[in-house]
Amino acid sequence: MSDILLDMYDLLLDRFGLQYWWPAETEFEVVVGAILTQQTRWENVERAIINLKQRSLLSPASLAQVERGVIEGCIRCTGFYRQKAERLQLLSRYFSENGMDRILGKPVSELREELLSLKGVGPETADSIILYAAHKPVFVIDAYTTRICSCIGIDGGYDVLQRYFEDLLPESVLLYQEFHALIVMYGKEYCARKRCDECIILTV
DNA sequence: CACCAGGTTGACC
DNA sequence: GGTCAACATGGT
Repeated sequence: MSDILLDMYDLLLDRFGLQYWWPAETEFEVVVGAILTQQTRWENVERAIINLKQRSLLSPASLAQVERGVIEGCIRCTGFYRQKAERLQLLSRYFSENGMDRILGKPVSELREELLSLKGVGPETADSIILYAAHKPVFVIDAYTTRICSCIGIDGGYDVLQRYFEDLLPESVLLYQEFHALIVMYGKEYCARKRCDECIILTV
């Protein structure tokens, strides 16, 4: 019973295989993607990333100084493009002024607090950056995780669910990365548009 | 045409 | 403390 999470992980891994998230060439690209993917399909994020790359804007320094409207044009396809452009730029200035490597190298608790103080960076975005850009072990909770947990009788807010996963799982960056990715893969296929009747998690 | 997407914020009880 | 509209484009 206490192995419910590992059983779930094995099931998902068997069904979807290793995901090797986060797809990105640089750590800053992970950070940008983390903002852009908020409430947005990843395919649209990829298009925006390509747009930014083509204009050589995928670095803290360049994003920090470019005209806001240029960013908006590149990321329009991700929705919420005006506030995302502003938040990307504020974040870029912060990274550019303080040094991205130095920031990402800080201890988890300190890093998380700093990220959360940035406009547009909430718990999931902060933890995604910590897990996939800083490569430190924090479990990312997203809407699918909350839904799936609720389905199997585990209710709680972000912090409660995060503690639940981190307490029951061995502390491993790779495990946390793959598990979160698998949950999203599963959620996209089975949780969206009331397909709960086909749930394979409940058979665990 | 309605509903959803790898959330976060600020306003208002 | 918790709840909720607003943010906006693109896919199904």
